[in-house]
Amino acid sequence: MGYFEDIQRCVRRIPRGKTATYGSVARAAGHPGTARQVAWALRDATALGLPWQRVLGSGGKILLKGEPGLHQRMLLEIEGIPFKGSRVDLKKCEFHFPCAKAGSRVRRTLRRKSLRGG
DNA sequence: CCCTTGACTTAGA
DNA sequence: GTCTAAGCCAAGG
Repeated sequence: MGYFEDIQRCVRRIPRGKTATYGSVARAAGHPGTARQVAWALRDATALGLPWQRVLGSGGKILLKGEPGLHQRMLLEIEGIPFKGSRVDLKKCEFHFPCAKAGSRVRRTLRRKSLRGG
Protein backbone atom coordinates (compact mmCIF):
# COMPACT_ATOMS: atom_id res chain seq x y z
CA MET A 1 0.00 0.00 0.00
CA GLY A 2 1.58 3.24 -1.11
CA TYR A 3 1.62 6.57 0.59
CA PHE A 4 -0.48 8.32 -2.02
CA GLU A 5 -3.07 5.57 -1.95
CA ASP A 6 -3.47 5.99 1.81
CA ILE A 7 -4.04 9.70 1.38
CA GLN A 8 -6.40 9.33 -1.53
CA ARG A 9 -8.46 6.71 0.26
CA CYS A 10 -9.07 9.13 3.12
CA VAL A 11 -9.93 12.06 0.89
CA ARG A 12 -12.45 9.87 -0.87
CA ARG A 13 -14.22 9.30 2.45
CA ILE A 14 -14.98 12.97 3.03
CA PRO A 15 -18.73 13.32 2.42
CA ARG A 16 -20.44 16.07 0.49
CA GLY A 17 -20.99 19.13 2.65
CA LYS A 18 -18.06 18.32 4.92
CA THR A 19 -14.41 19.32 4.85
CA ALA A 20 -11.11 18.20 6.34
CA THR A 21 -7.66 19.71 6.72
CA TYR A 22 -4.37 18.58 5.21
CA GLY A 23 -3.15 17.70 8.65
CA SER A 24 -6.21 15.68 9.66
CA VAL A 25 -6.15 13.76 6.38
CA ALA A 26 -2.51 12.92 6.95
CA ARG A 27 -3.27 11.63 10.45
CA ALA A 28 -6.32 9.67 9.32
CA ALA A 29 -4.24 8.06 6.60
CA GLY A 30 -1.74 6.88 9.17
CA HIS A 31 0.92 9.40 8.21
CA PRO A 32 0.90 12.13 10.85
CA GLY A 33 3.05 15.15 10.23
CA THR A 34 2.91 14.89 6.45
CA ALA A 35 0.37 17.61 5.74
CA ARG A 36 2.45 19.05 2.92
CA GLN A 37 2.56 15.72 1.20
CA VAL A 38 -1.23 15.53 1.27
CA ALA A 39 -1.28 18.54 -1.00
CA TRP A 40 1.17 16.71 -3.21
CA ALA A 41 -1.12 13.70 -3.44
CA LEU A 42 -3.98 15.97 -4.42
CA ARG A 43 -2.18 17.32 -7.48
CA ASP A 44 -3.62 14.49 -9.58
CA ALA A 45 -6.89 14.54 -7.64
CA THR A 46 -9.08 15.66 -10.50
CA ALA A 47 -7.82 12.84 -12.68
CA LEU A 48 -8.59 10.36 -9.91
CA GLY A 49 -12.03 11.75 -9.26
CA LEU A 50 -11.25 12.73 -5.69
CA PRO A 51 -13.21 15.43 -3.84
CA TRP A 52 -10.02 17.46 -3.48
CA GLN A 53 -11.96 20.68 -2.88
CA ARG A 54 -12.98 19.41 0.56
CA VAL A 55 -9.42 19.54 1.87
CA LEU A 56 -8.52 22.88 3.45
CA GLY A 57 -5.68 24.39 5.40
CA SER A 58 -5.63 24.77 9.15
CA GLY A 59 -8.47 26.96 10.36
CA GLY A 60 -10.63 26.22 7.34
CA LYS A 61 -8.74 28.42 4.95
CA ILE A 62 -8.26 27.78 1.26
CA LEU A 63 -4.53 27.66 0.61
CA LEU A 64 -4.69 27.19 -3.13
CA LYS A 65 -3.94 30.59 -4.60
CA GLY A 66 -5.27 32.48 -7.56
CA GLU A 67 -7.84 31.14 -9.99
CA PRO A 68 -7.69 27.56 -8.67
CA GLY A 69 -8.47 28.83 -5.20
CA LEU A 70 -11.57 30.63 -6.40
CA HIS A 71 -12.61 27.49 -8.23
CA GLN A 72 -12.29 25.51 -5.02
CA ARG A 73 -14.39 28.00 -3.11
CA MET A 74 -17.08 27.85 -5.78
CA LEU A 75 -17.19 24.06 -5.67
CA LEU A 76 -17.58 24.11 -1.90
CA GLU A 77 -20.34 26.71 -1.98
CA ILE A 78 -22.16 24.57 -4.52
CA GLU A 79 -22.01 21.74 -1.99
CA GLY A 80 -23.70 24.01 0.51
CA ILE A 81 -20.63 24.81 2.57
CA PRO A 82 -20.91 28.39 3.87
CA PHE A 83 -17.97 30.76 4.04
CA LYS A 84 -17.34 33.17 6.87
CA GLY A 85 -15.15 35.75 5.20
CA SER A 86 -12.38 33.82 3.52
CA ARG A 87 -12.73 30.68 5.55
CA VAL A 88 -14.99 27.77 6.35
CA ASP A 89 -16.37 27.22 9.83
CA LEU A 90 -14.74 23.93 10.74
CA LYS A 91 -16.83 23.78 13.90
CA LYS A 92 -19.76 22.96 11.66
CA CYS A 93 -18.23 21.56 8.52
CA GLU A 94 -15.21 19.55 9.57
CA PHE A 95 -15.41 15.86 8.87
CA HIS A 96 -14.09 13.75 11.74
CA PHE A 97 -12.53 10.57 10.41
CA PRO A 98 -13.60 7.43 12.25
CA CYS A 99 -10.59 5.76 13.83
CA ALA A 100 -9.64 3.00 11.44
CA LYS A 101 -7.33 1.40 14.01
CA ALA A 102 -10.25 0.06 16.06
CA GLY A 103 -11.25 -2.77 13.76
CA SER A 104 -11.71 -1.95 10.09
CA ARG A 105 -12.76 -5.56 9.58
CA VAL A 106 -15.62 -5.18 12.02
CA ARG A 107 -16.89 -2.16 10.18
CA ARG A 108 -17.04 -4.14 6.95
CA THR A 109 -19.05 -6.83 8.68
CA LEU A 110 -21.50 -4.33 10.09
CA ARG A 111 -21.99 -2.70 6.72
CA ARG A 112 -22.79 -6.07 5.14
CA LYS A 113 -25.34 -6.77 7.86
CA SER A 114 -27.01 -3.43 7.42
CA LEU A 115 -27.33 -4.05 3.70
CA ARG A 116 -28.92 -7.44 4.32
CA GLY A 117 -31.18 -6.42 7.15
CA GLY A 118 -32.14 -2.89 6.19
C1' DC B 1 23.69 11.64 -1.45
C1' DC B 2 22.64 16.81 -1.07
C1' DC B 3 19.58 20.39 -2.18
C1' DT B 4 15.29 22.59 -3.43
C1' DT B 5 10.32 22.72 -3.59
C1' DG B 6 5.63 23.04 -1.61
C1' DA B 7 -2.41 23.41 -2.13
C1' DC B 8 1.28 22.59 5.60
C1' DT B 9 1.27 23.90 10.72
C1' DT B 10 2.37 26.06 14.86
C1' DA B 11 4.04 29.77 17.68
C1' DG B 12 5.33 34.66 18.28
C1' DA B 13 5.36 39.42 17.41
C1' DG C 1 -6.34 40.57 11.26
C1' DT C 2 -1.29 40.23 9.14
C1' DC C 3 3.57 38.73 8.83
C1' DT C 4 7.69 35.93 9.86
C1' DA C 5 10.49 31.94 11.44
C1' DA C 6 11.07 27.41 12.31
C1' DG C 7 9.73 22.63 11.96
C1' DC C 8 8.02 19.26 9.10
C1' DC C 9 8.68 15.48 5.18
C1' DA C 10 8.04 13.04 0.41
C1' DA C 11 9.32 13.86 -4.41
C1' DG C 12 12.51 15.22 -8.03
C1' DG C 13 16.68 17.10 -9.98
